[in-house]
Amino acid sequence: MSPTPEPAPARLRAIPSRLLSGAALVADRLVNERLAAEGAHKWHFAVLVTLAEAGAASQAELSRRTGIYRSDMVAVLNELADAACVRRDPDPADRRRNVITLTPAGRRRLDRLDALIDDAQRELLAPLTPGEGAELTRLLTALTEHHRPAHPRPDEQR
Amino acid sequence: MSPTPEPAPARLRAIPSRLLSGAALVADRLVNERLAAEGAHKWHFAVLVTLAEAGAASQAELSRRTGIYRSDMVAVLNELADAACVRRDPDPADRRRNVITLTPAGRRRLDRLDALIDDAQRELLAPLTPGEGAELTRLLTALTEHHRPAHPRPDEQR
DNA sequence: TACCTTCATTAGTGACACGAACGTTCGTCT
DNA sequence: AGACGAACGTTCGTGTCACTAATGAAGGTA
Repeated sequence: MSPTPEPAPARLRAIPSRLLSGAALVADRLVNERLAAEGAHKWHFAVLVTLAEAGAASQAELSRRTGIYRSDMVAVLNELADAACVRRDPDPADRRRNVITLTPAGRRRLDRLDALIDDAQRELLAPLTPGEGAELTRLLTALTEHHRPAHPRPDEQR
Repeated sequence: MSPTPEPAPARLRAIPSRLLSGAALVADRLVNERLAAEGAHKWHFAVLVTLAEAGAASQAELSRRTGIYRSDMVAVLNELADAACVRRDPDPADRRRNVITLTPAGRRRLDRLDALIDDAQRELLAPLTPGEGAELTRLLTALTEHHRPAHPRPDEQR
């Protein structure tokens, strides 16, 4: 016989914040495993998608759109630029800014990462029916939409 | 006029793993804010609940039930013992083990933390109807239940 | 001019999940 | 009996991640 699994008490298992943390952990693990095959990072994908969808942008704009902090964005863009997925040019209109542009190589990389991310999402939602997956997405969207500061203060990031 | 909020692109917003991470972040923040009022920690609550519901246990048992690593459990129990919420006695039946016992002071502390945790969960689920909150809990349970190693290997924790 | 803000960048912090290794004890098998 | 593997508590260390502080350069505006 297998040894007793010693399950968590019901009162712990029923706590939404704990469930969320656990689920987020599994989700991140799945995504990272997939992306590791391409030597890629969660953040790379977020930046590439944002550039593809909203066009070239400054680092601060990318930071706000992706939720990645300005400070961390630097390293992400360094790596993407080193891989020639992105060009970083000084903005002639505002010399504080860099204009980040998606390159053809970046677009190709995005396509590959997109497939990996999709795989991860499918595996993540595997135990749920498609309807349940959509419902979960809806509920999580409502939740995060509600809990977020309305008006960012001066120089505040994200 | 308020400056453009620069929203995340739709393709990013629709990704479940990203939603989960974001939601887990807010949830943890809410819980930690509440518990900070009592100078308490997330983990303290988990251990106290487990002791109250399943009775005295060894540190390894507590580790598996709460999901806290046995390395981290040491510090948690040190703090709980310093606050006299818990007694840590050598197990006469197995001299490798410590028997962790909930004290009356620990039970009182649990009651206070329980109220704080409940508050946090209510605030977390505020944007959802009670039915939606229950549904979210159900979906997250199914999700985490599915994604977890079936059979722990020798001396493996959690 | 002076002042405040924004930008990119560097460096650092704290929380957290996780792993390695050690000395000790238990159980089992020979 | 002795040998061996596994579990226990403990210490120390690692990698990731969200986040802050501070700085120099550049813009906006009174």
